[in-house]
Amino acid sequence: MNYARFIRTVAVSRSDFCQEMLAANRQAIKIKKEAVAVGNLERIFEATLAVSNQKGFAAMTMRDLSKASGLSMGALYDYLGGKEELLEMIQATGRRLTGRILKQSVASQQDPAEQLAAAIHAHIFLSEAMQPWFFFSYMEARHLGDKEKRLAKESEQKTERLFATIIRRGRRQGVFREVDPNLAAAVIKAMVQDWYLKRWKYAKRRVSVDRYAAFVVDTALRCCRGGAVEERA
Amino acid sequence: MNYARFIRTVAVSRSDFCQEMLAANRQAIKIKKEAVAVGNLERIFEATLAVSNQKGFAAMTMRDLSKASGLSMGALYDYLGGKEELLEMIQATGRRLTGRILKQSVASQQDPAEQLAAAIHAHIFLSEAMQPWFFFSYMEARHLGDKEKRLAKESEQKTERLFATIIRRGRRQGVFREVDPNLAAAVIKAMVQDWYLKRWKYAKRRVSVDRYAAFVVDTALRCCRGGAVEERA
DNA sequence: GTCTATATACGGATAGAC
DNA sequence: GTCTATCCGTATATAGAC
Repeated sequence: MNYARFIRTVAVSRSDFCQEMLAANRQAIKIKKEAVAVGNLERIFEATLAVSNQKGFAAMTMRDLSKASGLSMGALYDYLGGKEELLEMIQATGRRLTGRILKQSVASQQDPAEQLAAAIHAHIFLSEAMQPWFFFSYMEARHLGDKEKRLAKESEQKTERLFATIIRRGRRQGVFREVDPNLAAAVIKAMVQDWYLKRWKYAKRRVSVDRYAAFVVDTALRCCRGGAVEERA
Repeated sequence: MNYARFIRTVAVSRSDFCQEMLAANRQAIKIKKEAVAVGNLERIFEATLAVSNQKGFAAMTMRDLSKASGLSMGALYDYLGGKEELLEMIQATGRRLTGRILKQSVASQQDPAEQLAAAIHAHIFLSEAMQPWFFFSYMEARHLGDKEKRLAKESEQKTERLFATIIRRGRRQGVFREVDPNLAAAVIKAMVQDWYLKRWKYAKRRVSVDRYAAFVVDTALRCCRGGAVEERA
């Protein structure tokens, strides 16, 4: 799997995101016309991530958001109940969208090594397609209410458990060595997350997402099975 | 090297930190008596990290800080020029302190594999000893002014260059395989950073800092040299 | 050296015109 | 549907008593 192929199989554009967001919050958003609502939600969404990812959500004022989105203060409040609700709306929508896509991406392989590679690829490629949201979600999780915070944690743990489950199966089948599945899963997740946390660094060094993903898969397999693993892409 | 031994060789207590902080800001801090100043700086320092690491620095109000530190609003301003300056004071002090200690910790080994292990150990152990500061520094770097932000970035890059340099030397000596030194350094740093970014997770799973460091060293060496590396602790 | 009380400004949210 | 003008709470920072 490479990024170009992956991106053709999923619907994760800004427009997809905002359609999902509108549908889930139909009653709270005062604007009737579907097209107008989605269009302006896109501007709000993009502005929120742009400003927040630079200075932090807490430091972003509604006036900042008004200026960056091109909508007036009054208009903003026809689209969102308040700053808090904006945060939760974006987080919840992203969680649903990414959860659904990861589910459909991982099911195909049989061999544990292939499964592990597929899971790593899916996570890195998805975080590439939705990098601003992933970064936002990681950095702003602290500002959520208790319930939302719990959901965000669970969603993260699911990723890690997926890696650990694959590794455990590989061990049982004798394909992997006697590695600690939880620790291995933890460091693999750390490597996967680095792609969206330090994206500027990789962009500056001209590391493509395909090359990064291949490197992480290689390192993960070297961690999980003994001996050389030169045959992997 | 293990954590217990490491911690005996370095001076990184809260008191050490605040002495350093006072010395570097002697003119800006209005309190004359050394002992009083350091004592209250400790309370301010601890309160700042505690509140910020829970809700974020931007969301922490000076009233929060006043309550958490036990000092009145008025007294706070005898110790710091303002919220912004407090942030920069803490960041700059931490940067100096960690920079100095890392420098003194890495110089000893000769063999590239041993050097890499030493560098990983030093970074993980230091981040364990000063976890709240490392977490704070990572999460709040965005809120710094341009000059401070640049210094923080440089300090991070230095770590990564250190790893890459060791790996390059190992390649030249034929101890390591033809691995990309920059990518390898990047994922090693990601694993190292995970220790202070997800510390609660590891605490809950009862993973000790020694076990985590050993696992990262093992994975890093599996990444850098071909074949099995079972002989390492 | 530390406190209380307060000046001043800024941010979130809304009312009502267009 | 969107805008401008404004209310009101809260935040930073300081003045001056003790």
